Amino acid sequence: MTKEQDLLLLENQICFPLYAASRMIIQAYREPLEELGITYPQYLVMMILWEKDGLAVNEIGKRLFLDSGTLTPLLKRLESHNLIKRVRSEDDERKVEIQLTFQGKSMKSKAEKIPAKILECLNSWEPETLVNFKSEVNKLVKTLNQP
Amino acid sequence: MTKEQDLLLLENQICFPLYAASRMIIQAYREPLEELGITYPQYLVMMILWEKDGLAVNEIGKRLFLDSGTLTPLLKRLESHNLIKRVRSEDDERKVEIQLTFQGKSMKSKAEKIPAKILECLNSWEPETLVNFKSEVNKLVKTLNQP
DNA sequence: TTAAATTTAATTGTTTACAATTAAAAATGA
DNA sequence: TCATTTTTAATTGTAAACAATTAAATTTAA
Repeated sequence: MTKEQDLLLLENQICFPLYAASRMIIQAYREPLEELGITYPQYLVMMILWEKDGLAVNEIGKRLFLDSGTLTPLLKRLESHNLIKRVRSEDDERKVEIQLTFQGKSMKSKAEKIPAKILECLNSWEPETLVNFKSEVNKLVKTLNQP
Repeated sequence: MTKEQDLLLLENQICFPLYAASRMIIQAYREPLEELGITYPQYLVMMILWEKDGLAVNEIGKRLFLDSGTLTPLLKRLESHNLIKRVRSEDDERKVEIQLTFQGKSMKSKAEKIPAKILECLNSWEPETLVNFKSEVNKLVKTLNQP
C-alpha cells in the first residue's frame, strides 16, 4: 500500500475522530440540556450572554465562529422560548442586540450544574491529562483559524 | 466567582473547542472535496467503501456512529451522483448493500491527494505532536462511546 | 411451528451549518 | 456633499444530524 493510500484509511484520519468526538460530546449534553429545554448550540449562546449580556449578533458569531445564517434562526428560537430579546440597536441600526430576559438570566443557576455532569463522562481521564488535552484542542482551533 | 460559575465560562469548556475544531476542519476539506463534488460526510462514506466495498448501511453506520436517519438520504445523494448503488441484499432482505460504481471506484485516485492537502493546514504542528494528539482524540472517542 | 422480540432501513419532523444573495445602515473618500 | 464601499442581519436553498416512529424481515423462544 502506498503512503497516499494509507493516509486515506479511516483509522488514519485525524479529522474523523474529531468529528466523532464533537458529536458524541454534544450527545452527552443532550440529556442535561433537555431539562433546560435548549440544544447545545443554544446553550453556547446562553453561556456567552451570561458572561456578557447585550452583545450584537456578529459579536456572538465571532466567539462561536458562526454566521447570521445559523444564528438568526437559532436566536429566534431562543426568543420564542422567552429566554432572550432581540433588540435593534439605537446607536447602529444595522445591529441587533441580544438581551437576556428574566427567564434567561434565571436559567444560569440551573445551568451551573451541567459542566460537572459532563466532566463525569470523562472521569476516567486524569484531570491533568484533560487540561492538557483541552489546551491542545484550543491550539488546533487557533491553527485552523489562521486566514 | 464560584467554581461552578467558572466552569460555565466559554473559555473553560472542553467541548466548545472540540466543536469548533471539528467544524473548522470540515471547512478545510470543503475546497478539495468540491473538486470531487462531494461533502465531508459523503467522503467518509466513500473512504469506508474504498476500504471494503459492499457494506450494509448499518455497518457503515457503526463505523461512523451515524444512523439510517442520516445515512439513508446521504446515500441516496451519492447514488444520484452515480458514485454508489444501493442493492437490497439477497441473503437478508432487511439489509441494503452499498456498492461502488465504476465512477465511485475511480474517484479514489483523486481522493488520495486530499489527506496531504489537509495536513498542509497543520504544517505548523510537529508530526509527533499531531500523532500524539490524534491518539488522544481517539481515546476520547472510546471513552465517550462507552455505554 | 408460531408468537414475540429483535434487527434493519426508511420516514417524519426539528434543529443546526453554511454558501450565496439581499437590503438597509453606516463609514469612507473623492 | 454624495457616490462608493463596508458592515450587519436576514433570507434562501442544500445538506447534515438525530429523535421518534414505522414497516418489513429475521431471529428467538415458548
